Amino acid sequence: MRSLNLLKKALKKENLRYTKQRQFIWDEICNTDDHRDAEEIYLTLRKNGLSASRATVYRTIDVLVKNNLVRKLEIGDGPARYENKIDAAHHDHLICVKCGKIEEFMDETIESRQDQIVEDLGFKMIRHIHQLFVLCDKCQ
Amino acid sequence: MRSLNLLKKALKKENLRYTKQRQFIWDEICNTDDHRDAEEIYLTLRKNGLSASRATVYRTIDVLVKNNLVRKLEIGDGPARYENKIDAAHHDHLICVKCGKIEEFMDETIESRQDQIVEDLGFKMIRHIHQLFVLCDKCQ
DNA sequence: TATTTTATGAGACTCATTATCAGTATTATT
DNA sequence: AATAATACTGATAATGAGTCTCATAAAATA
Repeated sequence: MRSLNLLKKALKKENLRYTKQRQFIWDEICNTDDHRDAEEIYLTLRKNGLSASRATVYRTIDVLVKNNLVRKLEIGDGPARYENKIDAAHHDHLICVKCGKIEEFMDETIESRQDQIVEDLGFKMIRHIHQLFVLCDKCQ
Repeated sequence: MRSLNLLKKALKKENLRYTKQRQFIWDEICNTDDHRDAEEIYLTLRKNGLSASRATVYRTIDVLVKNNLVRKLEIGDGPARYENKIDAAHHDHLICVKCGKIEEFMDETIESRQDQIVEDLGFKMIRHIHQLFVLCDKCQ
């Protein structure tokens, strides 16, 4: 299984042990393409009888984010949301300010101009956040 | 004074009273082009013997943001930062992940493509966040 | 000036997240 | 396999940014 190898590889790289809790959490994040917060992931695990504490959920997600297996979405207020990066091409997000729905977008031109801006200043890009807060079609 | 009229106008629009605390806070935000957090603004006021409580700082900033006099910068973790919008053309931000320095950028092409994306989906743009997290020249 | 309305400040509270630490599981060593 | 060394987990305490509450103060109105 692809996601299992990725997890083990990341843990090895970080000199961390492979444990069932970490597997549960990674599996759960891979199960959907949703953008869920830590609490939702934690509660889903509990509901399915797969136990992992809140603390372990947060700790594991940190490792996954650091190793590029999971993307952390920081939306203004409220908890951070997470999405797996398996098979997912890079994209940014549209967020409806009314219903909270999250859609994805990707624009090559924006991407390359971003890179150019950073390069021109002699900086080095680490990551970027590009969020369009909108009223979606249904909320207008 | 320009900033005074703007404050009074905003307060009137919101049916709020003009008070010295609100003036202090607005003046303090206009004093620099920095990107400061609420605590920094609060402490600077105290240091200058102009009293306004933390609660009032937060409450006043909310009004200023709502009325487009101040921009709220939500950077992943850590407190939100604020900048006045007096004489400031629209821009987005480059943030050094190491030293925290914040620079500004603006790109017409990015702006218009953003708008296009939202329009094509039949959504309505409310606001956007575009932050480039970098290592600045000095931190590399 | 008296009355009504709104604002302020001190501190309690919330919520997401992080830290602590005793107990447990895993890995390495003998 | 037994033991020692190390890392992991979960319960809960602590943290930090921001919000809420409510008694008092200030401003608007009568």
